[in-house]
Formats: sequence, structure tokens, C-alpha cells
Amino acid sequence: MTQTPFKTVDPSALPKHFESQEAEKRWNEVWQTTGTYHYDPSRPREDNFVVDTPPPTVSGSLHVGHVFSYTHADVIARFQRMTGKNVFYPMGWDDNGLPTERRVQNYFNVRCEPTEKYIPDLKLTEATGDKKKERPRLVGRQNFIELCEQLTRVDEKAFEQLFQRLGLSVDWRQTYETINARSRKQAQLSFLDLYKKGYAYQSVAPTMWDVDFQTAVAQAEVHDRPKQGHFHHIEFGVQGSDETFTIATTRPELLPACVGVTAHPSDARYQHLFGKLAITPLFRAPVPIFPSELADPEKGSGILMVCTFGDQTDVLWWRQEKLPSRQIIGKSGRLEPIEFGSAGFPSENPKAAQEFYSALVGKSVTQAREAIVNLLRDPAGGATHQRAPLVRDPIPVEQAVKYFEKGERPLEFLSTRQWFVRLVQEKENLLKKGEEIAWHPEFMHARYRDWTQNLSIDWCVSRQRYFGVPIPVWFPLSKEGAVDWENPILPDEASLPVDPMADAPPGYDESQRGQPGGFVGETDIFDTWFTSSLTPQIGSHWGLDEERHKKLFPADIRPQSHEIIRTWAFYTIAKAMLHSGTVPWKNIVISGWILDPDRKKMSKSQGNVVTPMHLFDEHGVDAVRYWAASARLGADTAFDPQVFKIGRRLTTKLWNAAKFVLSHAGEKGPIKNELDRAFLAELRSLVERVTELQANFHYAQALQETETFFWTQFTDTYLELSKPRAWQSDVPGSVQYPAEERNSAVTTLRLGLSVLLRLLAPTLPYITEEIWSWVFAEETGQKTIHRAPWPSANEIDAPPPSEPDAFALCVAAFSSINKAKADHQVSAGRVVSALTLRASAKTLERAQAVMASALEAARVTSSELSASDEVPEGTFVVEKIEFAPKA
RNA sequence: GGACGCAUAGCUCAGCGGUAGAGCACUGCCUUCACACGGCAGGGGUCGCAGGUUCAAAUCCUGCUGCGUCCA
Repeated sequence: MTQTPFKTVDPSALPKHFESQEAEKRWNEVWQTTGTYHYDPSRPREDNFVVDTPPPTVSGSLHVGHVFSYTHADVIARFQRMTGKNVFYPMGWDDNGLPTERRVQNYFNVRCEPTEKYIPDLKLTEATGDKKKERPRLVGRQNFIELCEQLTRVDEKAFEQLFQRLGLSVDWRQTYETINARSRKQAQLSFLDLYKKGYAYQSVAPTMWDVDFQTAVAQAEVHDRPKQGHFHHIEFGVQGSDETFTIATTRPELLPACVGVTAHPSDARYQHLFGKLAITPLFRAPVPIFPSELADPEKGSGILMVCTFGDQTDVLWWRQEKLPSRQIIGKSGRLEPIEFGSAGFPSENPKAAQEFYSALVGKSVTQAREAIVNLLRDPAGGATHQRAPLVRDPIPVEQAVKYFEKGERPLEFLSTRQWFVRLVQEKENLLKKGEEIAWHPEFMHARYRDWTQNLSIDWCVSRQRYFGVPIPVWFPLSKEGAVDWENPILPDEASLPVDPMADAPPGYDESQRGQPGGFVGETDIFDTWFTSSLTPQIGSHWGLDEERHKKLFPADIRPQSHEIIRTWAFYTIAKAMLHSGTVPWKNIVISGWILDPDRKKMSKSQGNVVTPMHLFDEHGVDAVRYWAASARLGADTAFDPQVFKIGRRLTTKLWNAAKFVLSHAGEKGPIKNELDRAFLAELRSLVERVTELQANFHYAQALQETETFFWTQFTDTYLELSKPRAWQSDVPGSVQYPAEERNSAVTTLRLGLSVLLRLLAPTLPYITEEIWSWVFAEETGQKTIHRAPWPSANEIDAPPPSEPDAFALCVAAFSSINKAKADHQVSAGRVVSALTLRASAKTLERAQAVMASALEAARVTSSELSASDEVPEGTFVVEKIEFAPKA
């Protein structure tokens, strides 16, 4: 039977080096036009592998951190595709929310002013130079939203180009924006579902409030920052007695908002006061004194004032003791006008109280603090005695203060009407769902567990901003024009998405907006996480296409970074649980951070970011991906350009090895030679290990094993050892092997290359595709390596070697001769005219079948083997070596 | 204050119960017909510190120190 000769390449016709920039452009076009990464909706559910891709915030700039974590997910997706999975790998753009608003404000130098009229076809350009310094132009809500949309479209394009260059195997037909009509509809459907199930509710309650952004924020968006504060010791009086006591507070400006005083129930100093009324200094308000376990006797003076609201404990006391609400701080963070002697603000001396307060009204919190300290030094301000209430100079104290993560001033607790989602009552169920998900690495699960266990307030989902998904609710107005907050009007599902500020609710028409007996629209929008917590459902078209949803939900993996476990991961788990009682994904794979060489997190605000494009140009995308794929999941990694060079070296070596392997002519033949069989036994074991590693998301170890094998077992050794048989030598005197020996070697070489290329394809998509296209594409009928079958042990179809360690023994013999050459300072190519090689009798026997290959590859023309049991098992020693004269 | 992670060669990192590893950097040698963007050889580490478990610990346990992160 005659075989068709292998197709070969002519090395001299190929470029000397892999031209990465040109290849990246060329292959990307091929991949996009031929739909290499397209998801096939006709295949059954069990074939699917679904990625819940993180939608990047398009208003930010891309840096190497993105390249890093997106490559991790891509390597996983590519591996799954090659194992035959129908990979669903969408891309989203997170354009919804504050970061976009801020970028738009700065870019166009505008501010949103909801009262401004809509200007159709408003065209603005980037504000540069002097225009940037002018007063911001005020634009209406609709115009502002359009500017957001206009700018994000440009940003998305830049992101898409970069991600395509990076080689992400995304199905670019499956893209979405978190603000587009479909996402808005789904977010609103999510709200209606939660409302109907009783999870969504509104309440007027103290909520954390950012006074600059003038919006409510959720627990997850709050960060503690250390701040230098001062304990102020202030003397209070006791009603109906001469007694006084001294409280300690870091927020003296809240004294007018004092509604109570508390101390620990076992604190002997204050026990006798419980049940009595204290009198505040300056404002002379009578407030109850009550015991509380939460008061720390060690802190300050052990007794403290409760205000509405200094912090979360104040909120707790206010609720438990049913204290009145005396809110003095307004939404802008300034002290509001109040009237002492009115029902809300009792005082034993309203006139004096009003006078003191007049020095504070209109001031910011910090200004008011300064001002009240001066008032407290006035003896006339004493609660029950004519002496200064401030007992001593303030004492510096280090404290943790709550800030909105994007904010610049401490948060205030303000009573406002907000929408919430009930999560505190669901803690146990949320923890259970966390257990049902496989966390990679496992220790990241602790972040989720800790956060969930410590959850103390429900999720505040309403924001007083503009660019976001509107909360789909209206409120009826009574005949007198009063808003009926208790009976919100909900839209029909079919009408979504709606904008309650522009659309009329069912049963009303637009003319009734704001009219007595009519309606008003909800002005608030959703927290951006309210929408982005639905990314698995946005991808699956939940609520829009049930058949598609069933095939794509839950997802298989959620890749993300660890700082947003408490937000993105947490809310996504919560949403999936509340909507469908399931987990949103089976696995969560968490990438570490890229640190700068000083081990600081790379971030825009630190000014230490590295942008990726020039790295692609300089090192090639494959080399950059190599760097990213070298880092384990969850491990923070210092940015080190050295690693790009290693990746570059690997692609170069692949390029050269492939040229060499594919230049040898031959026919596909049975693999009979012992060395070939021994090599393939090693390769088979590699395939098994690497497949197992990839299947468990250990892509970095898989890469490392493959790379090491490629280098040490393939190019440095097998290639050298098989050369004499593979090479059709016309050098006089060299051995001419029979065709069957040559075919065995060439078949093995090509199988080795084909397998190694495929093992490396998820990490190095460009170089492997390039080499694959030379001959393997045609030979296998697989046009692209990225849909070629993942190597299997079965595919390596050769009988095992008669001696299991034959390959290692052959390498050991070969290396010992090379070492002798190095020791004698002659080149490895030098012919050895005489050699005596020693090894144990057993080693010689085990190596018998491959010894000829080792000797010939080392160019030994005459040799002797001597048995000596002094040489350790499995090793060889060169006893005597002589070299032929240099040719 | 609590939790988690990290600490291994000058640098970046792997190994995670059985005689210390890779790449880079360093030193010496080799132009060899795939590759000098290469090959061969070599030097360099009491695996943060202190205890413990074990025949055996970089690896498991306890405590401590330093760095980082998350949460109070």
C-alpha cells in the first residue's frame, strides 16, 4: 500500500522570524469573517460552555490589568472550545452609571440640570484648552443621557479593537451595553419580579448619603478611611438636679440633633441616671438617658450622646428606643434652618437656643464643627450651670470614617425615601448558594462568606442620578396634589423599558403629569450593580427568550477580580437566587491584580498604569498572553517585562522547530522504532496531565508543563535524537536509513508538533494558527487550530516502548557525551572517533534498544560500552573520548 | 481588632511530606546542516523567624515578624 507523501514546507521560503504584527491583523480578519468563535444556538444544552464575561467600564482606560484577567478567561474558553464545547462567549460594555457621568462632564464640560429644556440634535465636541476652564454648560436630562451614549460608543470601539487584537475568542455578535434598551428592559423586569415577590420595597429611612454626588449609596460601595478626629468632652446637665456629666464625641456639630444619651448598663458611674432626662448644653433640649450594651465604658468618658444621625449605631439606638428624628444636615451637607421650641425641637430656652444655632445654620459640617466648638467655650451655653460646656481641649483620636468609594467627604446618614432589596433576611440562603459554587481559588470563597455574614442593611438600589436605568414606577397624586407614596403604579411588562419621567403610566396620559388627581414619575435610577448583577441573564435573554435562556443559564464560568466579590459576585448570586432560586454560574474564576514593580496596585488614580498597545507592538500579542497565562488564578503578580521576553523566545523556538519538523519528507508510517515509541509515551503522559490541569482551570501549570516538555523533551532532545533517521542526508559516509525508519521518525515528529501546537493554542493563538495553516489544516481538514480537537492520549497511536524509561535513558547517554564535548571545549557537532561509555550492566541492558540513536545523534563513529556497577542506575559516564579532526 | 493571601537563588516565580527547581541575570565554552531571538556546561539558596508532629518538613500544626488585600 502506498501512502501519499506528507506535504512539507520549504524553510527557505518562510520568513526568518515570526512577523507577529502582520499575522495578528491577518488572522483576526480570518477569525472574524469565518466566524471561528461563533456560538451555535442549534446545538444541545449539554454541549454548551457559557462564559459570563465581565463588561468593562468603558469610561475607564484599558491597562495591562485588563489584558491579564481577560486572557485568563480566554485561555479557559479556548480550551473548552477545542474539547468540542459550543462556547458562548459574549462581550458587554458597562456604560451605565457614575463613571460615565463624570467622564462626560469632564469631556464636554457640561453638568446635568433636569430643569433645562431638551435641545434636539445638540452637537457638542470635546472641551479643550480655555473651554475646559469655562463654567460648565447646563444641559437637560435627556441631552445629558444622549451625550453619555455618544461618548460611550466611541469608547466601546476602542475597547473592541484592543480586545480583538488581544485575540479574545469572543463571539462579537453577542455584545450588549448595560444601558441599551434590552438591558433596561431586563433590569426593569428584574425590579417588577422582585417587587411582586416582596423583595423590593421603599422606605423613608436613614440611609448613607454622599453630600457631593447627592445620592444614596449601598453598603457595598462604602469604604472606611482612617481619619484624624478629636474627642470633644462636653458637659450635659440632668433635668431637675444640679448634677452634670460629661460626654465625649467626635461630632460636636450634631449637638442640636441630640435625641438621647446612653452608657453601658453595668457602668457604675452612670447607672443612677438611667430613666432621667439629660439637658443638652447650648440648646437646652431634654433627652432621655438609657442603658445600652453597645456603649463602650472604655471609650471616651463611657457616656455618649445619640444624634440623628452620627453613625450607624445612632440609627440602631434611634430605632430601638423609638427616639424622635431631629435631622439638621441637608442633602448638600449643610446645616438646615430649624426652629427651636417647635414640636420637633424642644428646648427649655428656645430663644437662646435659636441664637446659638444661628451661628451654625448654612454652614458645612466641618465649618459647623469649628463654630460650635467656639460656642461651647461660652459659659452662657452651660446646660444647667453658668460654665463653658467644653470641659477641656479636644483630644486627637484616630478613627475610621465611612466614605463613598468614589467620594471625597464623609458620608452622612440622612432620612430619605429610597428603594431597597431585602437581603439581610436571606443571609442563610445566600451563604448556601455560595457553597454551591466552585470558587477558584477556593480561598476567595472566604471573602464572599465574610461579607455575607456581616451584611447589616438591605441593598439600597435607588440613586439620585441621571445616566442609568430608571426605576419603573409612578405615584398617584391626590385631588389636593399630594403624592401617594404608598401605592406606586407599575408598568405592564410588555411596555418595558419605560422612563417614568417621559412616559405616562397605564391609565393616565401625559397631560396629567404633576396635576392634582394625576401622577408623578419616579425620578430615581437604579444602582448600576442592579443591572450588572444580571449579566448572566442579559447574555441568556432572560425574560425575553425562554428557550435561549434555558440553554445559557446558569453559566459555566464567571471570571472576575477579587475586589468586587462583595459587589458584582455577591449581587449576581443574590439576583439569580431571588429570581430563579439557582446559582448564576457553576464556577467563579478570580484573577489577581497586576502590581507595579513596587508591588503597588496598578490603577489610574495611582498614575502607575501601563497601557497594552505598545506591548503588543513590541513583544507580540502571543508573548503578552504568555505573560498573563503564566500567573495562577488569584495570585497578584508584579508587572515584569522580562516575562514577555520568555514568551517571545517560546514563539521563536516554536517557529524554528516547526520549520524543521515540517521540512522533512516522508510518508505516514507505522511507528516502530523504540525511541519514537518511547518519546510518544512521554507525550501521551503530558497530554493526560495538561488536559486534567486545563479542565480544572490550572492553565498556568498546564502552560508550564507544556513549555518545559516542548523545550527539554522535544526540541533539545527528541529532535536531535531523531535527526539521523529523519534527515535525508547526502553527506558522504552518513547512514542511509530504510524508508520505514524514516517514516517512523517523520510521523513521530509531526505528531509531536501537532500535539504540542494544540496544547499551546489556548495561550498562543496566533503563532499556533500560523504554523497549523502550513500543512496541518489541510492534512486534518480542520481549517483552524482553534476548532481542532484537543489532543487525546488515544490519538497518540503507537505501541508503548519495551522499556518504560527508554527515552530518559537515551537522553542520559546522549547528554553524557555532549557534556564530554563541552568539557573538551569542542562543538556538539564534532565527530567522535572513539568512545568508551560506562554504565551499570542493568542500565546498559535497559538502554540497549535506543543506544544506537544516542550514539548516532552524538556523531559517534566507533564506541565501546563497559559495564560497571559503580555508576548510579540510569546514568552514563564517558570514560574515554577522542575526536575526529575538524572537517 | 478579625479574616484571607504572600514570604523559596540578585530579580520574577513554580514546587506544597521523601536527596532544593525554572526563566532572566552572572561565568565559561560551542558558529552545530530548525533556531546565536540558539546550544552545552557552571557558580549561586541554613526555602521569613521560633517551636512542634513525623523515620523524614520548603511542604503539615502552633506562635511570631514583615508585606498586601478584604472586613470591622
